[in-house]
Order: sequence, then C-alpha cells, then structure tokens
Amino acid sequence: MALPREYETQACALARSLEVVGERWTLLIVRDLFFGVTRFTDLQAHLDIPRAVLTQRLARLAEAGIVQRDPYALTDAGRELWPIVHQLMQWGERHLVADGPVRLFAHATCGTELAHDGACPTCGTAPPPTDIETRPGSGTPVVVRTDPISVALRRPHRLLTPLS
Amino acid sequence: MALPREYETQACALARSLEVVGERWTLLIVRDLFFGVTRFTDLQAHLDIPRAVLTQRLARLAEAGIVQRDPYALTDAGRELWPIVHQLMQWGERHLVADGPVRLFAHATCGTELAHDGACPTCGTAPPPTDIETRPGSGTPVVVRTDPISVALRRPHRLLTPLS
DNA sequence: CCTACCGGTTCAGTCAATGAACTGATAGCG
DNA sequence: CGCTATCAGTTCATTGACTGAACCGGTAGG
Repeated sequence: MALPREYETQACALARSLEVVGERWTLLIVRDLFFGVTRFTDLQAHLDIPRAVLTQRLARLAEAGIVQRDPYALTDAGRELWPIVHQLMQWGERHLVADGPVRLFAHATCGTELAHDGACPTCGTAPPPTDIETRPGSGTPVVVRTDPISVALRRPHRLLTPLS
Repeated sequence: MALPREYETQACALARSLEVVGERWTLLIVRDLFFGVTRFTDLQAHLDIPRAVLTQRLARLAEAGIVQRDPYALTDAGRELWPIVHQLMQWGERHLVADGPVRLFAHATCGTELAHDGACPTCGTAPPPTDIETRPGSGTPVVVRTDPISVALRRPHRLLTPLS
C-alpha cells in the first residue's frame, strides 16, 4: 500500500513537491529555519512537536537536499521555497487573521514593506530572503508564546541570520 | 488534545493557512479545481482519494470560503491561492522532476511561457489564472494515467474553465 | 567526577487515512 | 410506470501515522 505521505498515482510536479514539504509540520520547520532557528532543541521547543516527528521530518528534508546538518540550515534549494512560505503567510494574513498583519517583512536595504507577491514596491524586484528584515505587526496573534525562541523571534532581525 | 490538523500553539499566519490548505490531498484538490474539474466523482476518480476524505476536505474548504458548491468551484479567495500552487509546481519541476517540465503554463493573451515566479516575461505582470493556458510539457511523468479526466486534462485548455 | 545540554530513540495509546461496500436522490429512457 | 445510470455522499473494519513521556549516548565545562 502507498505510504500516506506519498501521492504515487499523481503525475503532477505539485504531488512531487508535496511529498517533500507537504507533510504536517514540515513547512513550519522550514519557516523557523528562514527565521534563524538552527538547533534541534530550539525547533522542538518552539514548534511543540514530538521529537520523533521532528527527527523524521529533518531526515526527509536533508534527504531531499532542502536542509543541511551541523548546524541545521536551508540549502539553496531550500531557500527557493521562500516565495511559497511568504505567500502562504500573506494569504493567511489576508483571509484568516482578523485584525491586521501578525508579522511584517521589509526590504532591508531600502526599508520598504514587501507587497503580497514578495516584491519590494520601491525597487520593483523580489529581494532574496537574506535581504529581508522581519518584525511583529499590529495584529493580535491567537496565542502569545513566552519561550525564549519565540521572544527572540519577536525582535526585528534578518532572515537566515542564526539567532545564536 | 489538539486535533492533528491544527497548530494551536503557533501564532504565525502560516500556521493558520496550513490548517486550511495544509492537510494531505487538499492542495491537489485545489489544483484540480484550477484545472477545471468540477464534479465530486471526477475529483475522486482523478485523485484516487477515499470518498470520505474528499468529503471532509471539500467541507473544510467550503467552510473556509475557498470553494463553493453546485457546482464545486474556487471562490475569489481560493483563486488567490494560484501563485502558491503554481510556485510549488515550479519548485517541484526544478528540483524533483528529472527530464524537463511535465506541464507548461502560458499567458493565453500573448502565448508566452510563464516564468518561475508566475509572471509573463513579455507583459511583465503575473496574469490571473483565467488568462493562463496549460498543456503537457516534454518531461516524462512518473505515471501515465488513462482515466477520462487525466486524458481531458492533457488537452491544452485555460485554467478555471470547466472541462465538461 | 559530576552536571548540563544537545540530538536523538523507544514505546504504548490515540486518532486519522484507507478501501470496500452501501445509501439515497435525481435524470433519462422505453 | 419501471429500469438503469450517475452523482454525491455515508458507514465501517483495518492500517498506519501522530502524540507525549520516558529513556539513551556523546560532549563540554567546572
């Protein structure tokens, strides 16, 4: 029988992508890696994910060439997931969050807030994640986490810069 | 206990989005709706998905305002998922498919193939899905399906145009 | 030598996915 | 009117993944 995480009968490239990044927790792990989390323990504490599941997901991401180990970080292929992660966040902000954006993203080199499609309105191009600074927005999150990683992630910082 | 499809402890808008479109099969259902599939039976036959799961996913998508019923179709909010679906496909084509694109997308009004980011290189803007024509590419799919829906989807056609 | 920390593994219980069979409503046809 | 096909589901036993808690081994510091 087909393993539930696969889509063997689907020819589409979307099915291939979802076999790698479509499992529960996987895109949240990728998001944390964009945000600068680098340690297994920190990912586990921030996501409240069972360790066994985190181990399995990181193994699959490493196997697919999306993350490297020692320390955990996104590869070039993993960094190319940024538009997808960003647009999923923006779509959720528009349709599922009540009062304004929970998190903002700005082009670090010019300070302009990014548009929905990830482009910088001032510069006209979509900056790479290394040139993006993130900080909390005006919206009220459904929960306010107080663990050290969540607190650190609320300080304005550039993407892909390890928290340390 | 938290239902496995939710991410109650995560404040991020990404978690909100994934609670709606992050479950197994959901984005493949949305893809088929973009491709013009409109009937429960056709979705079930094309995706090889258990009927009970398809019922649950469509209920959740309708509840979230992504699809309407009679017939099944994407709402405006659902159509805004196109950049995400398209970029996930393009990412999979680049990193997970061996020999060339399995499916192509062109700006219907000028015939130009879309870039990775969904923009038309000729016109400089990202066309809406109603202005996009799709057809099979040169790549070899991992499986070749012969059901009537798969055959119909291999004919060049515009997105969001019911097959019938 | 002792302790803390990191990155896991193991395990029993729970919950969702799977595939097959069944249900009911509607439409077309002779 | 009865017969058949189609559509959109529901029900159910089985399988398998997710969960939370406990345990394990290596390394660094004091």
